[in-house]
Amino acid sequence: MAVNPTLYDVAREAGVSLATASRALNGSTRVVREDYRVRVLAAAERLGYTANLSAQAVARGTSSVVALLVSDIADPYFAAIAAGVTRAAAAAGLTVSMAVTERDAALEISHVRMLRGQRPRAIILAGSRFADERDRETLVAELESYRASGGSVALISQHELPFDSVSIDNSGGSAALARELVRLGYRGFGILAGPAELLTARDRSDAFAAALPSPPLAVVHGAFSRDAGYAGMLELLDSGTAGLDAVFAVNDVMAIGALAALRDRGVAPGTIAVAGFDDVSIAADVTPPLTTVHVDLEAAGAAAVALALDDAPSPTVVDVPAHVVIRASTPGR
Amino acid sequence: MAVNPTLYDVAREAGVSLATASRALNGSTRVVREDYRVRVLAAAERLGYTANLSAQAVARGTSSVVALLVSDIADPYFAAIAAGVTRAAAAAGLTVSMAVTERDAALEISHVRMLRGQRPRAIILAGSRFADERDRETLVAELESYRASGGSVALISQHELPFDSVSIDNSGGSAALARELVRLGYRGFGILAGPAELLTARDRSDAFAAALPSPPLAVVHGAFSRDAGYAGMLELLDSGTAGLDAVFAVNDVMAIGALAALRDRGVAPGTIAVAGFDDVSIAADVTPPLTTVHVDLEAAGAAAVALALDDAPSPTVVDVPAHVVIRASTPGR
DNA sequence: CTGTTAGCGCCTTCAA
DNA sequence: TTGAAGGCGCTAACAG
Repeated sequence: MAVNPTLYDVAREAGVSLATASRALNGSTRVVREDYRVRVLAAAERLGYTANLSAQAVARGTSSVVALLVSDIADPYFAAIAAGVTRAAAAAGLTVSMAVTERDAALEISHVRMLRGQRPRAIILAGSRFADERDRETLVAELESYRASGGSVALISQHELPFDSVSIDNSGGSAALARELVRLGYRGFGILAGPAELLTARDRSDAFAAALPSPPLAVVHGAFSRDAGYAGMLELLDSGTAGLDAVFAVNDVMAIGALAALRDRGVAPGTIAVAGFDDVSIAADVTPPLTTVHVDLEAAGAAAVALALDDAPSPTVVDVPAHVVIRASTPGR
Repeated sequence: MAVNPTLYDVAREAGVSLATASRALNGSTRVVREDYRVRVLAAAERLGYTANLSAQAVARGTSSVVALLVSDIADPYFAAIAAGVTRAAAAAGLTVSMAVTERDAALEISHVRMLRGQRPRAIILAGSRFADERDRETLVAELESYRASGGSVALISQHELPFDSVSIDNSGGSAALARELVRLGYRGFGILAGPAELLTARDRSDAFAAALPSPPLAVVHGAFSRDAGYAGMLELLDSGTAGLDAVFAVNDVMAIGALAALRDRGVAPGTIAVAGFDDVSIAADVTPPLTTVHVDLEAAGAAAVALALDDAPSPTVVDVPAHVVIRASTPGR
């Protein structure tokens, strides 16, 4: 069970001091004479040396990790964000450490505490939820003291908190979608609104409703998941709402569930239009291809790390545009 | 810019020694008198103390992170695995640090080196590829020396390497699928085989072909992606292969691309059957619902961390079963 | 059971 | 430019 070679081993092998080895290997401002540098590098190579990042972090007082907290990594929405975050982090020479909240506020808080222990350079939160006002305050306090201790935090789609955030244009996109559907001739709308306490869901639902010429026929709440979309659509169908001809699900995953419900109930394609939000990668490949609001989620993730790493004064928000994509799931009347 | 409180601060605040504070906060074998314990905990709470994990790692000589390396986190296959890994890691009180190889062998190697710097308790590799024999050897050497230094490695779907691995039953599942399709009356098969150098892809393709009564009509290689599935199906269509009535794509993502190609080419549904592999979550929601081979990817991810954390002698492999799921994309003749 | 005191691996003044 | 030495935050003997 050989142990990892330490910097000391490398220095000895190269016949130089610890300090010189350190300077040669992990770029410091100071310059090392070329032949020494070469010798150190060779020794490191020979020994298979890799700097112990923990030790570096302790010594430098600053680590090279960015912590990412998502609700559910198996959800394509978060997966896309994570892809953007990892890409941007890698480009910046940072390592990403990930935790999953399982959509549970308490878990979210405890994970933030855990993550703080890593003294990450930045904490990125995607999809937080605040069922409870006290939970929310606890979280904010936790994040605030993290920031006070030198870290930076970036939120995705959570612009109402006092932190940097990348704001997806939920309202604008939803309103544009509503207008577009009206233009296509739809009149009787149902909304699969998702969780009432989730800001993102509420923004989408509210903006959509507000952009309609008359109030929606029905609004049903539920989880943010495929199955909830399925159940919601069934509920809509069973409620016997008269004149229902289009349903807006506040995200694609729910919309896909809704489509499945329509199919299972034998509702003829085209009878009830369905639209989603996010333009998740499979949206174009379901049948009928899903009308939705496109958002570059990967860019949002990348933007979040950029935001966290820059040193602009803190509550700055960058906008990620959203634009309507009409596909066959809303054929027009 | 207040700095993070250290254990020393907590000890002082509580009026005890550093050692006592350490013992009270971070469970050691030693017991601390109750009133001291309470005082320390209170002080820590008051100060908002969180242990510096890096420092702990340095002092203990062992960290609490498990490193996960995937090809592409936005791919549902890897997203599901990552979900399993994070769940199992969280349950074990470990933190997961993730890196993405972008399906690039060189990047994979350099990331493994990076990750080693974190001195993780375990490294989990999903979806490695070895285009080049030398790359492969480099990787193996790197992993071997990591293991020699006390870490454990677990591979997913890569059983031919000398490490612990969770083996998805690619061959068995593919063969069963082939038999099932034959039973349904299909006779003229095409295979969208994915990358020739990817073991997983090859196993699936080969086993499927071998289980057929007569050789497949056509085998086309390409990337492991939706777009490659699309292109591959087009190629099959354009080649004018006579008698083609079923296509096996070695993963669901490709199969979905293939389905899209069929649709875009106006091939009547049911004319050419399509089957995939993995039973990714949207597989049941595309149209027609996709016949595929179900694999519990999340369980595979969880199994990988279990494997890495146990202390059984090393090259042990755990099998994850795969079973055929017939859906409407292969209606039978 | 508690406190003192070496380290853990690395970085970074500070002299030389 | 180099090396010696102190320190980062924490743990783990080791005495008391």
